[in-house]
Amino acid sequence: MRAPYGLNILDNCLTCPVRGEHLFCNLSAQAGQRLNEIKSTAVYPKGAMLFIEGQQPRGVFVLCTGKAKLSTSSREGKTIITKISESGDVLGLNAVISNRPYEVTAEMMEPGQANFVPRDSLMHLLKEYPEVAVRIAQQLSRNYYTAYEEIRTLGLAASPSEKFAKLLLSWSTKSSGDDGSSQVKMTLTHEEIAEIIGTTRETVSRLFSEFKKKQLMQLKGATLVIRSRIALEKIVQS
Amino acid sequence: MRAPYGLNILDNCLTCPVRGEHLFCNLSAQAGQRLNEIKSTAVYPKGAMLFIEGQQPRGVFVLCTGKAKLSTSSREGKTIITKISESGDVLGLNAVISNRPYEVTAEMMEPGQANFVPRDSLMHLLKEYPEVAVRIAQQLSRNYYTAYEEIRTLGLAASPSEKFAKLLLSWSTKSSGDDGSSQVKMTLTHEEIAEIIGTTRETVSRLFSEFKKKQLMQLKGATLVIRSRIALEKIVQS
DNA sequence: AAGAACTGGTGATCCAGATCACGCATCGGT
DNA sequence: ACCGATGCGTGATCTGGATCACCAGTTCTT
Repeated sequence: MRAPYGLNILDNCLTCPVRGEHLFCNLSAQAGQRLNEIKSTAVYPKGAMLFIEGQQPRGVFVLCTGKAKLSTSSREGKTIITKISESGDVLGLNAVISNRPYEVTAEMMEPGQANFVPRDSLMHLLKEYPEVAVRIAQQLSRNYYTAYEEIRTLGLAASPSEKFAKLLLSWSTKSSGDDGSSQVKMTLTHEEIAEIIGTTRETVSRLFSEFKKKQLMQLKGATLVIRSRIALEKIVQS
Repeated sequence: MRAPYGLNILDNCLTCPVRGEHLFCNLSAQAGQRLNEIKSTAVYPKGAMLFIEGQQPRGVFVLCTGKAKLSTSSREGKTIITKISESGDVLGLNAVISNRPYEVTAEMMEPGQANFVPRDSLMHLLKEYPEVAVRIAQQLSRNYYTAYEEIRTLGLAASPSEKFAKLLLSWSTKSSGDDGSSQVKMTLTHEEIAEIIGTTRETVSRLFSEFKKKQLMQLKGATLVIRSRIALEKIVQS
């Protein structure tokens, strides 16, 4: 891997970027200090694999900048994307805690930086500092809820349209706030969207046309304009 | 609720029934002692709801005897069963730890007994005894893996046949050991199986006929005889 | 004992979405 | 400027499984 990729290396991106809601935020001075000693920072190019499904867990990654997609594949090559991770997310925690193989593959979707905490060190830390253990438990249960949402989507949603609407809504919530419409930068290909909602590329293509025609959304370059959240919610209705 | 249901109340079913692999097994004397003080035991009839999807988390339940089915429903009434819990399983842990509503409904499928640990007490316990926090983290990550398996099944499995075969295999592994065939007691209705693999009752019915015809399985009363795990695995292939 | 309320089997029909098969942009490298 | 890779849009076809509609056992009620 080549080095810079036009990024500055942040000296410590464990410090809480947003509102201190991350796994390793607001720890006691001691625990924070120890964490700083055991972590290491690296920069990854687009397409880099942080870890691959089935590998023994080496440690956890805390995303500082860039996005990563988490995916699983079946033997026949069908792939589902289970999550698009963003800055602040902790990757590989489940595998590390239960010492089972990584259950997903984590691939950088754009160049970015991440902290790495080796498994052994983390396990030590967590046995030494109860606060860390509690924090990790909470993070795990949050992960679980995300997974559960996924199960609900895959298991209960009837049609691709429904799942697509749900996806659009999940995007717009992040950057909403105003009247009824909101804007999101679209960075995913139709193929990838298909892998998220469990359908085919062609169907996603048709869904885009359909939703545009129905005035539910609109595309300005790479910017997705969501017209009416209410109408989308009516489609979801699950 | 009426009282006995023809069951004897076991005085303490937190002690490890199988090989001490449960959440609260092999704790230190102190932690175990405290746990015993805060837990309470109750007997439930068939059909009893331990908790319902959406309720605020009151605490966790540890199943002692009997089975419980965990399910979620969509607004339109479609239901999926995400897990059949058995003796030793801990229910409601995720909701309690993250203090979010129960994400599933837990219903007793047969009369049984369970220990209840109130949320506050558990949270105290876990902050007081690091070992408990670690244990809980591990349990949570195990839950996560189960959920992930579910996602894989729902998202990657192509056909109902595939999912059905997968389900049969998961049943037979529990009670296998011999050459190629194994026996399981069938306690689920076709309807319930349909809700597990995400299809309709009719399709399950047809799957049974189909698999019987293909000599993959056989039904002797309520006992399911699985003929050839290998053949089933070939159907699954994911 | 006579319903009522579940459960399970099986045909007939229908349609959403997977699959196949193109053509056309756009981008990135050499 | 060229060529290959990659991403997108759209028609034509095919099919697996949902849906509907019965009937027939079974087991709860009362």
